[in-house]
Amino acid sequence: MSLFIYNTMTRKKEEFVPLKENQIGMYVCGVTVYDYCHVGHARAAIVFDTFYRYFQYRGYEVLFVRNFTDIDDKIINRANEQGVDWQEINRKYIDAFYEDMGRLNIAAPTEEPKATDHIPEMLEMIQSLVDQDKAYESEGDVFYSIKSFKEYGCLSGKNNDDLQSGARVEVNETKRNPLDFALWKKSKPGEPFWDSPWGPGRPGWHIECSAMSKKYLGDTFDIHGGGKDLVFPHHENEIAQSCGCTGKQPVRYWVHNGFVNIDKEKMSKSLGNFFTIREVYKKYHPEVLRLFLISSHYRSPIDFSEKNLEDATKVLSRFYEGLAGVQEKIGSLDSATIPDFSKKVKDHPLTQKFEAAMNDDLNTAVAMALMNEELRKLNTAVQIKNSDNLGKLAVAVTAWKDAGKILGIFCLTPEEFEKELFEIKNSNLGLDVEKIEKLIADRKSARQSKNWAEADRCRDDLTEMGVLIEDTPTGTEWKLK
RNA sequence: GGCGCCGUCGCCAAGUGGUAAGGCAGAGGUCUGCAAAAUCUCUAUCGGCGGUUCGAGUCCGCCCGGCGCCUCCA
Repeated sequence: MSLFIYNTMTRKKEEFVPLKENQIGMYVCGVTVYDYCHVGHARAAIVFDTFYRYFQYRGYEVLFVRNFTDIDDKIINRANEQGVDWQEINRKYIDAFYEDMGRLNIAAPTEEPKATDHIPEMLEMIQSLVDQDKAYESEGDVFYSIKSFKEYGCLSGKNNDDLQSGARVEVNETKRNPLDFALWKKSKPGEPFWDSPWGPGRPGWHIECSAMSKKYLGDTFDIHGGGKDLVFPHHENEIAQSCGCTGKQPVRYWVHNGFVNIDKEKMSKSLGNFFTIREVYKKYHPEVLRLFLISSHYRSPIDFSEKNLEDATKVLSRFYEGLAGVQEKIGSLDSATIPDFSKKVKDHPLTQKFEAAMNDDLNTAVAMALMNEELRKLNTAVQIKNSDNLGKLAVAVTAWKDAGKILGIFCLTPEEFEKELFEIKNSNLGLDVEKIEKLIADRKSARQSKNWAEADRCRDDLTEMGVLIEDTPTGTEWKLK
């Protein structure tokens, strides 16, 4: 079954055929490390992590490159504000990035290049553009000359005239054309700099991605990803640079994820309506955030709200509870004793439908619907008394778990999840576990003496505290609402 | 002003032109001392108006409403 991916360049879903038969080159724009990541960054990371996982599941070797922009005005400003070295800002926020993304189960890319480790590659590219008259030096800055690239605007669907008439770019007298963009910026006194043929300076933003993608993935590679907001000018400029330098189209499939919105508006620094990932973790489990972010299609906007996060918490809790139930039912059954186990998993209807959904431009929303439907079947199977079909159940739950893992959930055991969820919820409630257990014990003895009024009183007290109880054949269990 | 996207049940959210997935919430049944959990059943004609078509949420036009990019931004 073929995989179809929406290509921003052609504005169509296209059958995905990599350049090399079994290998995929994928470059995704990472973050500028001057602050904590917010939920918008989380979405981008999750979307391309899911592509990465799914490609690997399909048997491809994936060369996945995700960069860190570690030199930039904002980094310098932040360093000045805090009176520290700019590299210290980098270190701090790269560490934070790994911590935040790690908890979201974002897999490590093949390469994570930093811009400042690739100054020579960038200089080489800039030199090539200058040599070809596609870039020019002006008072220590080097600009890319838009008029040298007649396809400029092909990705974003803009034409130069429209851009110029609506140009909001800062007027810069040293540019020949207001739309020309910086490849190299002369450093101001006190700023970090690198030597170059045009004097001390630092790279413009766009050139790092052109240089690093070329270095790690070649002149032309399969996928370039990032948030929709990077289409123009960042990716447009990358095309101009790479194409200008090598004469080849650098990217075969451009993939862009939609925004995370708050009250229908884009979450962004400038609007100040953002939540950092670590803030969200105080109230919601990381896997819940992940599940929330894959519950709609990656190209659609998604509205970040407490209600939606709470819904996602309920769904994931049900998943893990279902998983626990199935595992208990299956017991110690060893799947190795089941003939053709992996083939059976592969042929399972869920696996087939899941692949069909993912093949349709990574439709994780449909995949989630399938996960819910399968859970219902699993729960039903668990309740059936005879255990003749434990093998079938093992196949089904494996198919279910495997699909979940591609979506980035089920990275914990049900017990671990339950424990972590409790800790998060309880960190906001501060309940006394001993008191809860005392009430449950009191209720138990009341029930044993059939003192239902007293038993219900205990339960009411617990309910008021936010504790839900479930009487099961093996005893009373409880959790937080 | 230019380019583009979106408007599907109370809420969230899928949907290749053939008569609307899934989740949350809600109603009823099974189970339970009663609950909870689980499970079963039920709940939409797709912003509006025209058009194309045997047939449109799904294509075209117009209108209304919302959003994004055109400056750094995932």
